[in-house]
Amino acid sequence: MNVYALVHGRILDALKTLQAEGALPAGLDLSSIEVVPPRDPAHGDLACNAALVLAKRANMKPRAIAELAAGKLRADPDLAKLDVAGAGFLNLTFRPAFWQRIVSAILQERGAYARADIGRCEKVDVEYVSANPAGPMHVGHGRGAVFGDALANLLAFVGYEVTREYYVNDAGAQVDALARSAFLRYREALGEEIGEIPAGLYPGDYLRPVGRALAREHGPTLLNLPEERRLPLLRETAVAAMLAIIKEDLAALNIKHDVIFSERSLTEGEDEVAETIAELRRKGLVFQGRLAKPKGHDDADWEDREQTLFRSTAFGDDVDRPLMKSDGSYTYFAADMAYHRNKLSRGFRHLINVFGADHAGYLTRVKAAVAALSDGKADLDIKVCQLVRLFRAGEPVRMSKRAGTFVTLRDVVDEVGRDPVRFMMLYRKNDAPLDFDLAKVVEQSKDNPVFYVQYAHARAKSVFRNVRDVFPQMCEEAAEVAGADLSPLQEPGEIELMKALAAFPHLVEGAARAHEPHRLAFYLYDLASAFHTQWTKGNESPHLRFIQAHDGKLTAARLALVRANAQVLAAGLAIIGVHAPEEMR
RNA sequence: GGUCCCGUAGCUCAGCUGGACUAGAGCAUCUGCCUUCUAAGCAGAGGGUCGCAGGUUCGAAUCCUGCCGGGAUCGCCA
Repeated sequence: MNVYALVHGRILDALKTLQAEGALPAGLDLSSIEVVPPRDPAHGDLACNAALVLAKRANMKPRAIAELAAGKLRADPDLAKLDVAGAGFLNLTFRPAFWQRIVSAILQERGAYARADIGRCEKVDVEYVSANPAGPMHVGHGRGAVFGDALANLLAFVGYEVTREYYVNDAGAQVDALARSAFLRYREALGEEIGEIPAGLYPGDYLRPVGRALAREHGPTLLNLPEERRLPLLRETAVAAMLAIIKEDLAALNIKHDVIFSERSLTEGEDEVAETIAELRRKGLVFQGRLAKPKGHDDADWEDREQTLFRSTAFGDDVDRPLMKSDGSYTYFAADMAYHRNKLSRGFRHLINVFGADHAGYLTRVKAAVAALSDGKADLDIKVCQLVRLFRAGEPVRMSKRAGTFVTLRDVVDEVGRDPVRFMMLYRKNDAPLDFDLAKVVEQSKDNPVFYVQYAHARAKSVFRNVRDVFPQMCEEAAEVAGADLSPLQEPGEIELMKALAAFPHLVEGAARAHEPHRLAFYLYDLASAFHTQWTKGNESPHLRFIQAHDGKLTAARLALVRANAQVLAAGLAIIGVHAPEEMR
């Protein structure tokens, strides 16, 4: 049950009645009428802008429309108060019984509460992480990983058929560098003194096990192989090993993709990149041309030459993009176009890519590619996650690959745990930079939002542990609780809590439409706050405690509220992938 | 130089994609609340010309334009 949708419907009905009676013009566009909680509580529980939106379309004064609508709505028995305020806002205040029914609905619907069907089972592909298989993931990757995973959860929750996808860049020069680095480690494992790892190769220790494995399996035979025969084998071994590390890193965050898509597979067998270029050529979007030398940074290697270009400027890009390198191989972008064409061929019309900040400049051309390849029939949303800066108790964590002080994602997860990492990565809008403090996120205090939210859930659960001594029959699953008469819930703090619970479906829907899972984290913080507030009031005023030993009816009603609260906290935490603990001691 | 992102209280950030004369949280500062359903919490106070200047609108932190400041990126890396 979604209160906002419910009230929205009632207001639309009132407006339609007015139209039928001739008080309002027929054929009015009733879209963009919104029901929202007003910022100022003095403006009631919910406010509606219908009169302001319709004024111009109906050629009437907003207040006149508002008064007409109010006349119809006043008969609503759920309303305690209905004001026409300001320029023509409808301010609605509801009776407690209205909010109490929401609590009943939450308990009945259980895990289905706030689920929606805005996805209508349509397929959506969420591509996230897509880190190069060149080593362990860093913290920045982790942000994209958590963001993408939570977004995928959220979209699944509102009725999309979600595919979680990882694009492995297992082609190109970087992979060759990885293979050569692994070869050095192989020689090292055979007892050779390899000295310093040359610049351009990967110096990390994580390649040592790869070298040892190669030595175990092949002995010295690889040494005498010509490089063109050795390299493919090294590539495959090294990429597989790196991918295994990355998958473990992701598993530590409870992240698992449905599809791991290999860039190399695009050109093995059928050359999908060539097919893609051919298709775009048929559409007149590929041509031979020259590019201007980029300004603003020195590029000594620049050579002016004719090359194969994709006409991305036809789709709002500021320059056309090359498809072939000077050595005749495909550019990364050409392969990526083929990859997106592949997604389209698998039936996806909704695509979402999660990028790191360093790919921000790449965004327009990918959108251009998808527009060109789908003839504008698919939508692509690209979410850019900004950088993560690591801190420890307020001090920046200095990192250097060379000095071996590089902190990986896995280091962080191992140190502070999965839940704090997941929560904090979402406790900031994706396009804002994020400061992650290793000390703060494990702190058990109200200054740590992860703890604060989890603690609210644990507290709710503790109420049910405590009630056993007084009303043994009122366990969490008991019919006495689920079916309790909720009319005793009249306290202002209780009403506030009920309103906060009622806001959840609207919040979920908005977050899903905007592709902004961070809203969940902020909502959960607010809900936890409403609960802690009511809890502490019980310390000062014993009659506000949830458990009232001499009043079973009141206790049952309050327990129903506590249970609904725990249920919504758990549901929200589940979407962002954070554990909802039973207790925290 | 081009493009993209950001610029809201001393600090860190929300602001539901245009709404109400007093723009919200948290931290920090100051003042209160433990014979306790876990005070691992709660209540209150002070603090902001929403970077600047225009424009659109009944109405702008939110949309448009131009500046200023910070970051990312700019064929042959991925």
